[in-house]
Amino acid sequence: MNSSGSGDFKELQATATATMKKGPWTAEEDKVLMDYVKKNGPRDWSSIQSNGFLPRTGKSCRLRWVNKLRPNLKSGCKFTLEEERTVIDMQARFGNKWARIATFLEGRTDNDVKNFWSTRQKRLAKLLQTPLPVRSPRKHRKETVCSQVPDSEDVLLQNLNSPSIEFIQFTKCYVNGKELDYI
DNA sequence: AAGTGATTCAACCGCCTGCGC
DNA sequence: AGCGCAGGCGGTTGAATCACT
Repeated sequence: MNSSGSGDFKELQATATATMKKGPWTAEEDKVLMDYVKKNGPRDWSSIQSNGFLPRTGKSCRLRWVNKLRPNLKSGCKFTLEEERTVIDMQARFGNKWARIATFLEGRTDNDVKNFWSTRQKRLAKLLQTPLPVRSPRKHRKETVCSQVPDSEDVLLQNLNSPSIEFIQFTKCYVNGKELDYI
């Protein structure tokens, strides 16, 4: 038994944390959050929870706003060649400072940049691991492309100094714009 | 058409930092 | 000066989606 006031408070806090909702956001929740930000601005995130607007932590609210609800976001939009160049350049300059890198990209979040980078890293690792693979491209993915974007894997590869990488880069075979194989 | 593996991305976790008391 | 809290950030995970066989 804890008879101290501070103990009670901690218990309450623990209970509140335990009842916090997690997982995907609903349209309803998004609306509540949007309304809150409209009225109060994007700040005091923890008061969203403490005032009973949403059963979400302040952190969760902030993340949702920053990554999905903020105006002018290019969500669902493939990175353009220019954006990819910027990410590669900035990553070389600053390291994995995604939030910082994201400030150079209009409408992109640190999460976008982070996801983009890790996807590229995986793909690159696979490329290097598997010399001269027969690789069928993924066509027609549900990308909502902002502008005509070529496969810019080359851009990433250009930033590495391995001769084998250059070899891979220049031995892609395209027929009618479709990447078929490595020669 | 169904099964399987690859890929994407939303969201969580844990650590760090800054600020107020 | 030290403590506690909130916010920010990077790393990671897992569900959803997609392409291929």
